Amino acid sequence: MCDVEKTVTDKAQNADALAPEPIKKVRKRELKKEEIISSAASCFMERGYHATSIDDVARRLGSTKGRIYHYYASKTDLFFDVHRVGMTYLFDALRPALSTKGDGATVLRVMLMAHAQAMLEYHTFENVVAQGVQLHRFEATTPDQRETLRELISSRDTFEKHFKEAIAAGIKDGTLRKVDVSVTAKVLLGGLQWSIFWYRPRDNDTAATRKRLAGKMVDPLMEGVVATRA
Amino acid sequence: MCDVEKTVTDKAQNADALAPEPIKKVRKRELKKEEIISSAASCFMERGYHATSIDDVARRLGSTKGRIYHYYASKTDLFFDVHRVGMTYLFDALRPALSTKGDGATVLRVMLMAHAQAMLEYHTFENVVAQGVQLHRFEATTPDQRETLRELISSRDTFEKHFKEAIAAGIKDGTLRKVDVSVTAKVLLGGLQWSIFWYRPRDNDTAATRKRLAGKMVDPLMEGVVATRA
DNA sequence: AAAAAAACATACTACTTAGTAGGTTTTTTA
DNA sequence: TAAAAAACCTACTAAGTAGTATGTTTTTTT
Repeated sequence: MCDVEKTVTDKAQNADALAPEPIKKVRKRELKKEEIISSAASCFMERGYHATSIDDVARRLGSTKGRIYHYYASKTDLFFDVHRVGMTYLFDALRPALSTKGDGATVLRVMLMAHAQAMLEYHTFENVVAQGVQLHRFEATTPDQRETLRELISSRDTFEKHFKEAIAAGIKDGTLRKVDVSVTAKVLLGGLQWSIFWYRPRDNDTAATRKRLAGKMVDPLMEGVVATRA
Repeated sequence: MCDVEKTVTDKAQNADALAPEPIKKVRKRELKKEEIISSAASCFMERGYHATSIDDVARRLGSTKGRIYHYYASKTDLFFDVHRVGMTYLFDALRPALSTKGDGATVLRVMLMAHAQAMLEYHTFENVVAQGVQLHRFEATTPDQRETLRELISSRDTFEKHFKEAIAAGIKDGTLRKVDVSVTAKVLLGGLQWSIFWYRPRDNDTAATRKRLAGKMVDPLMEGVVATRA
């Protein structure tokens, strides 16, 4: 990520006539990195970050270590990129939900549904993101890595903040019960995110089946399990 | 665990006059093992199973590897014992709740409260238990280890089953909504168990503070977040 | 008190693995 | 088309780690 952006900046500063060329080049490099990221995500999910060797990732790519170290300086940097992509998926899924029109309860429901579906669809990456939470005390050696780690943590905080705000808004407009905002946000998100432990996609899984499952997950969180005594 | 039980059995077969003696001896050995288990749990929680070396565990004990390998044949066996203790804590906490008198909703609430409090109190061990879920494809080499792994997985399934049954009973007696039993069980438990990622005990934490926090966690799960439109 | 066993510590081995150095092939640029 | 850069591969190093073999001290048994 950092390399890519720097390359773009440098070329932009030169401001040559050839604008599309370097972009195309950068995009090509990005695609190559995405292959590596994808393989790494699968390996990290299956065996865990520490149990996965760079050789494992390379083997899955059908190549050798050399290819990976051509694009990434360290295993840590590769993990960070997997994590970053995972968070990007979550934010991309949440964004439309955030601009939903309606009362607090409606907005929160749409947000939870979007998040649940994203967790299922990108469960490989989100599994790795969860590992990143545990690897809080990461062996981030270089200043660059420490900065990246800070960004990742900040990114997760921002994500959670959206849900806290939605819950607070719902309480304010009276469409949500007066729950503890912070704890409830963690519990709701936890309920959905725990799916990384039990959800494994089936061959016949589609967006529709994931949406149905997401509905079954979100329903008890929104409505509760207690029957309303009318 | 296996060693201990076998020792007991052997002595019992001898059926000597001295019954209390070997029991005392076994208990002493158990206490020593518990020290190791406790250190291992802390290390596994902080850095993760794979990132933790046996030397790390020994260092925390103020000893060397020799001590650990005197009691455990392998790192895997040590992990299994930590996991087993973690599950024991959960079952011990849940047992009284299971025999609660009352309708389905009441029983489920008591169960969730008990589980939430146990998750908070033994969060170190439960963190390791969660790692065990991920390490599903464990490098269980010996037949003995494979058997133990099977038991651990079975143990987790049994635990979840109790909640599924409670939910089903609540639906049957009309005190719970007609939710998807299986998915709801996973979501509710996930909401509580996700606390391993965010809960860290404070110095002034007591059983009372944990109970209050557990209440804030269980409330939105039982009652939902949506305000009832009377 | 002598013998036996338990509870360790020390020092070592065999193996894995992150990262590197340098070479080779392919692609791009000039 | 020649040169330069990008995209790899191969072979290696240094460091860490699970597990073992053996010795030593402490405790328990007889």
